[in-house]
Amino acid sequence: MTTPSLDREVEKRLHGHDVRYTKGRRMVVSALVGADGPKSAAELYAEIGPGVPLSSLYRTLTVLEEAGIVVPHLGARGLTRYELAEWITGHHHHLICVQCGQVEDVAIPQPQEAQVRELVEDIGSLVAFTPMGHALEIEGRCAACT
Amino acid sequence: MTTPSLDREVEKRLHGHDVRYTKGRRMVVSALVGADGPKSAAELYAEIGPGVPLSSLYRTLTVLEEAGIVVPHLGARGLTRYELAEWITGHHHHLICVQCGQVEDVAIPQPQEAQVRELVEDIGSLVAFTPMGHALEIEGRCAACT
DNA sequence: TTCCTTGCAAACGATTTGCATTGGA
DNA sequence: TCCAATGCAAATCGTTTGCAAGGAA
Repeated sequence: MTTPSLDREVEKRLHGHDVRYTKGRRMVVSALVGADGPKSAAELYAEIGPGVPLSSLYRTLTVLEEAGIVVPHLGARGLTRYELAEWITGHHHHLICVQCGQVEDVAIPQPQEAQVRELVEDIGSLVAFTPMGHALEIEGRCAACT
Repeated sequence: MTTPSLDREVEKRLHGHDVRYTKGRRMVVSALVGADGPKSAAELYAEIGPGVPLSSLYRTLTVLEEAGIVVPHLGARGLTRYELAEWITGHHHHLICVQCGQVEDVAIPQPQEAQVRELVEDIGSLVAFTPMGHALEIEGRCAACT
């Protein structure tokens, strides 16, 4: 589920952080590439299997986050899910099901995205705060839970 | 830090859920009224003091959430912060400091808010998802961390 | 009296870490 | 060779819960 070019880029980033792109880490990246939204360590463990124990998954996710390859997303009941950073997936937002907790990525049309970006900049200039990023989190019911 | 009218409304809601508006619960509501953003159980405990033990704080927050008086906000490292529901505070968004983790409320001008609301509706009609609410989370650096 | 509420301590679940072992450049 | 990476188990940390005591209607 990984493309060679992405793999090379990830490897380069990891090398820049003096860490190796090992088999276990490749499996995690690959699982995230195939995902349609953020995944928790437990979800990845279920998908990848016991070949990569939970503690290694957590360590891998930490390393990937430090290298800017994945980004955490905080979910209900203290669950942290990770997804590939936006330089890989492209900028997007989240649909969060209030019933089952699943999170799905959604990209919004360019003009609207520009609106949002502008809005965020405006807010930053009004208050003492320097915006660096934004996320529109939409809560509701997913197709399966309707 | 609480107004009599708010207190009465809260009491009414709690009664509707067959729970009492006790001293401990009043202290939590009062602390939240005086807050400028979501607060975690630990933060409330630090402010209110050991008069209300952590376990009671958690129970109180759960009760208040079920009664629609507070709403959870998920923060880094599995921390859940609570704030008063929007029928009390008014609709608003969050400024999240990437450095210190503090969350601050911010309201955006009505026309822009309408834009966002419309955008969310549009997305809902494009994908199989029924939007019920939205939150624009703006990450950046707060005044103290700049 | 009758439930709701509280406090304490024990239990939980997600995540982190110590340490000895393995593995890649 | 040498240091990063791994696996396991134990430890942490925020949060939840069982249970007996306290309190309001």
